[in-house]
Amino acid sequence: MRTKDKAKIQALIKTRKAQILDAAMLVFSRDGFNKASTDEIANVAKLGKGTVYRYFKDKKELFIATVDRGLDRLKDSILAKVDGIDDPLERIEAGSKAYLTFFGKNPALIDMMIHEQSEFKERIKKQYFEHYYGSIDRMRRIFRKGITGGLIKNVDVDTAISILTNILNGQIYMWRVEGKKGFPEDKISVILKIFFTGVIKDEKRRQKYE
Amino acid sequence: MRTKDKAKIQALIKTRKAQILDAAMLVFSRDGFNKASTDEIANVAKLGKGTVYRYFKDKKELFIATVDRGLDRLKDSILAKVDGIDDPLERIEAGSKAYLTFFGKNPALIDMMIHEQSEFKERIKKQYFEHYYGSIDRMRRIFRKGITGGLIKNVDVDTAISILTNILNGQIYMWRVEGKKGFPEDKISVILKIFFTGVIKDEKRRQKYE
DNA sequence: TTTAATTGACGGACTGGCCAGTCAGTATAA
DNA sequence: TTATACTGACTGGCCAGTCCGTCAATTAAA
Repeated sequence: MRTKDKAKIQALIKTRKAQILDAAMLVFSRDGFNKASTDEIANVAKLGKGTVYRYFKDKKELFIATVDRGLDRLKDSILAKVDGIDDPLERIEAGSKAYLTFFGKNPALIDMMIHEQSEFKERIKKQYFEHYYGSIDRMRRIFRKGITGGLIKNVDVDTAISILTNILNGQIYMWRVEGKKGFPEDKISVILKIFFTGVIKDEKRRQKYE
Repeated sequence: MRTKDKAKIQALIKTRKAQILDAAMLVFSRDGFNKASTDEIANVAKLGKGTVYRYFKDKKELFIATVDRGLDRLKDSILAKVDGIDDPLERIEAGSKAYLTFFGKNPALIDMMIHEQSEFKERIKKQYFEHYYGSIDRMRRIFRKGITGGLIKNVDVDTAISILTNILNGQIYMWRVEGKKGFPEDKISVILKIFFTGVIKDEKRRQKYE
């Protein structure tokens, strides 16, 4: 094999990693980090356990890599749907819908994230907000553009962003708990109606909070 | 001992359970269900491991009891703050604030709930929505009252409730991740401003979503 | 009242099972 | 023949739950 076919070697590594990550996603999302066994992951991947440890240093690294691959796909998927939309409100709408749609198609990632929260507090502490989705800055820009353009109220941008993502995460989580009926994106219109315009109808009362 | 001192026996049971639950809260919230060892819980409680198993069937039952005690206290705490407030909007405001304040004082419960999500999917599936906080019905009534009274828009009540609780849960979670700076209830005014009146400023755009 | 018997709370050493990670040996491809 | 991808039996450590001995408190007997 020598120095010969570097491309082939890279291709093999890629195949094996993908094979293992697919299996890991299945087993980890179902059983959680602790109860999942590397033996089963190896079996599902149709590889020996030693091979798994050839491509991933330990169980923790494998878990993290599994989550990361999911989040990368999420980010790509949203960017693709949002690309080219300039109007802030429309972009928020499209992004939110893409977010829900992605999880509707990839429910295992929901469980992975729940398990990650429970097991890897420290990692999340360091990475979540600035780096996790690699999207915070982009969202800040959208919101600021909306504010300077007079579309959006002059609220604290980070809080507004966190509120929107919390609503979306919560909806995804509830969709999972309730047995994955329908599609999570079905509720997008109610969600955005509330996030964009609030629940209060009465004008006088509304002004008290504006 | 005979039929004599039933009260004393009950008192002992109560003391021991409280002792164990306090220790369990500390250890479980810090280490999660799997990594926490019953040996350490026993040590922290200053009891032998055998004694822990005298009062709780197994590790799982102990964990659940720990969460349940926390949730009962949460419910009591909110009800006390909300009692006597008739106006729906004011009641939502007071309840939301009480919710955040409680977790600000009891951050260990946040971690317990995160670990519970990760470990006991089935329990949550069955209990969360109708029974978990024992509060869903109460909240439904408040929102319906607001709608019939013309204060609140005629949105789907359950979705509106889930959005509000998701926002609050998310804020608590972020407060934890960000290192518990300040108090989680500090952001209550921005949260309610958005939940009550939305983020859109521009009237024309607003009408598109109403 | 004193002493003996009984009860049951308590402790913690022990066991059986599980599993992450290793490593010596095998298969395969160059 | 050689290099390396692969395998899975094995090991060492961990820990939930058990179980029996201990001891303090209570009751019965003397």
